Amino acid sequence: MGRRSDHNRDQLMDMAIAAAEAIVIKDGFHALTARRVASDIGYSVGTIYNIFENLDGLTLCVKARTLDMLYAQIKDIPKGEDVVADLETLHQAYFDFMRENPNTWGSILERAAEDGTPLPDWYLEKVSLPFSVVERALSPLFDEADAEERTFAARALWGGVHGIAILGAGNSPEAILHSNARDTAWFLILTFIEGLKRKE
Amino acid sequence: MGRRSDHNRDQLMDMAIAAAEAIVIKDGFHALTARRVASDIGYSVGTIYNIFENLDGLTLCVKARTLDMLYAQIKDIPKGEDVVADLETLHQAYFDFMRENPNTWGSILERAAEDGTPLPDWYLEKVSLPFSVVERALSPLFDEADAEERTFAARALWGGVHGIAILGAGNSPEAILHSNARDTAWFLILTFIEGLKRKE
DNA sequence: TTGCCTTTATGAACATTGTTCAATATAAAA
DNA sequence: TTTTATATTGAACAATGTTCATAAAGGCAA
Repeated sequence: MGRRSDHNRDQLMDMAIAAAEAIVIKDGFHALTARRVASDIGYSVGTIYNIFENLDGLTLCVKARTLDMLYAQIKDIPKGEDVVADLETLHQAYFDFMRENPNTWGSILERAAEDGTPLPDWYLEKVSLPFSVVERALSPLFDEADAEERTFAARALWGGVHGIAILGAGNSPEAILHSNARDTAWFLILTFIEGLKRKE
Repeated sequence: MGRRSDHNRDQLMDMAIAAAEAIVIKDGFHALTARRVASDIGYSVGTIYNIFENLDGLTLCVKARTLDMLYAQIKDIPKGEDVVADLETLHQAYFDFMRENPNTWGSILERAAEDGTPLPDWYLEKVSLPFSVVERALSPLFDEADAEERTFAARALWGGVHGIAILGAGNSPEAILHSNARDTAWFLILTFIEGLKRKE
């Protein structure tokens, strides 16, 4: 078959990403194959490679969508008055998101692929957005002049929360019962805030 | 060919794991294939499947070896007197290990495989060992009676450090320059300890 | 409408993967 | 020596990512 007028390039791209996301949500990243995406959108394998350079390109778009969703769910949370209250809501939203998106979640902050290809800048910017939200929640604790330390603190705190979340996801049910990741992260947050206050 | 008397089952297993580890160290996990391991130890593909149930089994053994190495390098660090000094050495050792083992490191605490198979208990125990070292380093800050909270704190702190390390590994060189993971983790540690002290 | 050119979808083809299993060669036992 | 048990093999299978010559379809000019 040759050129169709069914969809233009952008539509095709959206369809492919949507189909890929649906596959990952349902069956996980390991189920994401070029042929399945192609068949789900009613095109052939080759078409996927007309749209994306390779499968990793499509995978990255799915991860980006997950980051977008996470950001959308937390961006308006900080009210800028009570730091602990804002962080509690953020913490809750983060773990809710994790529970509701078990297959897409864990991938978003994963380290770069081991084949050496670095993550593109547009993706790293999306990674940084949730951190800016945390930074806003922390802002009452910092002077205007200490913007750099505020960024640092947000990075430390939320990178930390993410690490605990990863750890919890890898554990067996019994281990989770014994030491729940959600509670552990909350403990980290509270203690970290105490530490920040003490330093002032 | 039939039964050889070259190596017994245990030797074969050791050889396979050693070969697999060498491959991962040199070229990363994505280069680890059953055929390559087999050829490196002078046996055929099928033999790998006589020793391990599948490739994941071999992969897990390589990860386990990495955990063993990490544990060996940190287990004697805590002197039990100065908490901050012990944690500084641990922090240093952790990031040194990360730098010296770029291909093996990141995998060790990764969440369970998405196909649903949980990590086996013997592996989870190895995961928990480094945490027990941190727990020992934190012990001067806790009463004997607060063992549970001490475990909790170690988990929160070291899970957090790991999350920051992952975050740093995913970043582009410029981003790392701008906000170094090592320094960020150290900031988390110091602030967390301050928080712990304040709570007392 | 007709003919030509450009674009794009196609799917067979290739190399490689994890995994299986009947065949076979060898060691141990009788 | 013969028999039995078992370790090793490697061809075979299904599935993967990726490529690319082929062919179909749209646009355009005459």
